[in-house]
Amino acid sequence: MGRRATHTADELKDLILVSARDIVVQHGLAGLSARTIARRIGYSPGTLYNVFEHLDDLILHVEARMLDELNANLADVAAQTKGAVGTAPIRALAKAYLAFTAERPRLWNLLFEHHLPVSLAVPDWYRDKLNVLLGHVETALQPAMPHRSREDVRLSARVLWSSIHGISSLATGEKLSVVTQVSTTTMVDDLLSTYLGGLQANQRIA
Amino acid sequence: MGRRATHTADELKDLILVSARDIVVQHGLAGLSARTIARRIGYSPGTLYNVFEHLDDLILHVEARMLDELNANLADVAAQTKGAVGTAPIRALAKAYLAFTAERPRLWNLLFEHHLPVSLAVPDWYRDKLNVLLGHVETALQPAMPHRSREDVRLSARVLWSSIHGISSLATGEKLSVVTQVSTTTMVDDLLSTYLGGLQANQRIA
DNA sequence: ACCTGAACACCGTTCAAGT
DNA sequence: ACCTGAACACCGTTCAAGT
Repeated sequence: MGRRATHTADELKDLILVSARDIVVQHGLAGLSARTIARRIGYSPGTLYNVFEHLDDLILHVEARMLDELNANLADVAAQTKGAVGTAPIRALAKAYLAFTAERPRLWNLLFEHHLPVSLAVPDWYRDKLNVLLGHVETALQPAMPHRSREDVRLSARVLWSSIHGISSLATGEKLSVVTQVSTTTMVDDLLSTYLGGLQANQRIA
Repeated sequence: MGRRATHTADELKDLILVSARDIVVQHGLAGLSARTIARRIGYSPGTLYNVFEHLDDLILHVEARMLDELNANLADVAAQTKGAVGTAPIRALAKAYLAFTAERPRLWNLLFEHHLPVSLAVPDWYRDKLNVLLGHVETALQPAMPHRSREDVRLSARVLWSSIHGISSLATGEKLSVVTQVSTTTMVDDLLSTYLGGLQANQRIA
């Protein structure tokens, strides 16, 4: 056996990540294995371990590409609502966010279904991408709470992001759909309207 | 080989569910397998399939016992706050709920980490337990929104439950803890205060 | 009737051996 | 230098064979 040189190192890496992504889009995390990826790209399973440390590392890179794509989307929305006041920016952001996650639910769920073994640390480059995402939420939320501290905005951004994640994750997890007969959109709309209404009301008191 | 009769059918079922629960409490879903359960109880893996249809069925029963325990807890809280007005009941319920989930986080996460294959339907007895849980939330939320329709209460109960799930699931999932440096309690308090404040504010307008 | 344990078709990961 | 494929230690599940 031995070398092939039909693909450069970069091409091979891309080939692996693209086909891993395709498998998740089609069959979810459950359908993904080192062997299914290898079969799809016509290499042996061992080859994956020349490019990635282990399967968790590979999956983290699939997630990274998706986060980059989402962050680019959100940056566009942020640019369009720049300078707007009130709740318009955060509402526009939530809409774009939900559209993105609804488009490929299985791929999006990868973010939450995939758990690192406790022995593995989360890489810094991964944390950075999540922080960029949260930064977009903070920026969009700022005009909705003009008289609040930066800390308050940070907290609200995290509460809203987690809550929206909870809603969409229960909606896509078939087992708990008993809880979510109403659509994700309706629930997120209610959350945003009521939470943002609460921010305004509490502000009036202060 | 052959029969043993050291345990009755019911004893064996209980033995299996208790040790499966213990494994999840200690090592999470990742540590659970038909073989680890079998080793722990001193039976062969095949025996599990005399008692449960498959591993997913077994896991569903572990979740069921946990939901029963939680529902009993929440029923107690409901009894104590019966007749109270305003936001006291829902706040008491949220507190009890969080205390329960914080006590055995890995076991609680089982509810959300475990996904049935698409080919399997969720059993009715499982849906029922989730509906009981949601019923407790609705009952506790009712006094906080006295002038709203039953449908509004249903929606708000689902939004709050999903949101709290999102917060606690991101907190326990190590990969995303970048988002949740603040404690679960702080985030849930903020969610409740702001959302309930929003309910009151919107009500004033109507 | 109940339980075993071998068997089947899978995993992730490693690494000596080949080109 | 790169890739293979066999090997190892695991899976879930089935079922003939035993008591």
